[in-house]
Amino acid sequence: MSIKLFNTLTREKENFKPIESGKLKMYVCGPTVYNYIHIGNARPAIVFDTVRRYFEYKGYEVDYVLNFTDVDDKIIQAAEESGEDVRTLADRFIDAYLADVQALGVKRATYHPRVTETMDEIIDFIQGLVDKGYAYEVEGDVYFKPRSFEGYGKLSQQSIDELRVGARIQVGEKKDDPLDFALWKRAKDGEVAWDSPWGDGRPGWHIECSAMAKKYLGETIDIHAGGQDLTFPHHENEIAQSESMNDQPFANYWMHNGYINIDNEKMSKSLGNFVLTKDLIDQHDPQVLRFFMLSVHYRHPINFTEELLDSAKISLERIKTAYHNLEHRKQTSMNLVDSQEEWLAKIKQFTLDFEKEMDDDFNTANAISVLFDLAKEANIYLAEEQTHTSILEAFQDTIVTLLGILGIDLEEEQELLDEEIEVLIEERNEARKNKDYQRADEIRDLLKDKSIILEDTAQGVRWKRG
RNA sequence: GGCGGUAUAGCCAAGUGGUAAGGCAGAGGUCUGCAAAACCUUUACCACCGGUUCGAAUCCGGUUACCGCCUCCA
Repeated sequence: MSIKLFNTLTREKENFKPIESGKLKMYVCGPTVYNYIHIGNARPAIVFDTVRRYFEYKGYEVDYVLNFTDVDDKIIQAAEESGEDVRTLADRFIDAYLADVQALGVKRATYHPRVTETMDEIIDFIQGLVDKGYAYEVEGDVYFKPRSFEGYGKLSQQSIDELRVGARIQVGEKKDDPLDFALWKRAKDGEVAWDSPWGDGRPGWHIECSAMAKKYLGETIDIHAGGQDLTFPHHENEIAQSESMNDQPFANYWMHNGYINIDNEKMSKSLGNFVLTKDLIDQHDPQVLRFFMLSVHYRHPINFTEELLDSAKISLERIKTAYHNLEHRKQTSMNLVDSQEEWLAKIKQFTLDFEKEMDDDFNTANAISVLFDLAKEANIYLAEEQTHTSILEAFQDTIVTLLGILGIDLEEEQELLDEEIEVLIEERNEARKNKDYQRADEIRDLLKDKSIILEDTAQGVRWKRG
């Protein structure tokens, strides 16, 4: 089965066809590093990491590029306020970004290019556009002329003339046309700057992605992704730049994730409801946050509240519990490898169902529901009088693999109990044998205070951290 | 003004033509010394109006509500 994905460019779900068989070239717009990221930034990181993981699961060799915008107005301003130089500040927030997304189970990109380290390619790119007549220089600034690019507006379905009617676009004194946007900005006095054919300055925002995508992935890439708000003007401008320059399609597929609201309101500084990813990670299990993000289709809006996160925690717990209960049951299962074809076939089917949902435009909400079905089936199997180790392991392997595609690692937590606690559990077993339930409950409560939850089963005592 | 999105049970959320997945919460039951975990049963006039169709949450038209982009905010 091939992967189908919704292409913003055509507004349709399309069968994915790679440029090069078995390979995926993917570019995701990364953060401007002037602050800690909020959960709105965390969504594309998680969503597209999951897309990447799924392609890898399907056997693709993935080149994944996520850039850092490490110089721009906001960074310069932030650096002034904190008294750091631009480089130091950017380094600090790149580290913070990587730490945040790593906690969320996001893999490192194949390449993490930075604007300041791609300057030669950016300048060459701009020069090329000037040479081809798509851009012009005025007093040290360089502007791109969208009107010179025939396909302008094809991604965001904007008509170039309607944009003009928009009336909010001010005519900059230096621009020929209000639609023109900056490729290169002349440096103000004392600002950090790079030497260029047009004098000291720095790149405009959109050009970096065109230059970086070309440098690391080539002139045409498979998937370009980012948040919905980037569709216009950022991605539209990238297309105009790259296709004007390279005379071929920039990206075959465009993916955009939906917004996040906080308590049903847009997250904004004025509302004071900004939620930083790092704060959330401190207060909650990051896996729960990831699971929550994936419980809604990536193109739909998602509403964030503490209550919903709690609910997601309990939901994920259900799957994890099934996994741990399978583990516990291994102690009393049979080690035979005889034919259990029926169960194995059943288990195999869950993987197929999961893939079917992921193939359909990465429907993680449905994929998760397959995991719940799997957990239920495992629980039913656990209730059998006699179990086979091979079946228990098949269940476990499936849970680990499928959750792994979603970026949730189950096997990271293999902890042991303190001896002291084991002694208490043993004492309680004795007490129960002697029907001294008072003492047994005492010990259970005692351990509960230490966050150890005991569960009595037909196969002996089971424990977990609570 | 232009472009686009969303409206499904108490809450969350799938579902793009054949009479509503799943999770959380609730109710009843089974199991258990009690609990926990689990299993079984149970909970929907799919925003509104009209149309197409043998048949629509799903397609078309209209209405309402909320939201986003058009301002270097994912």
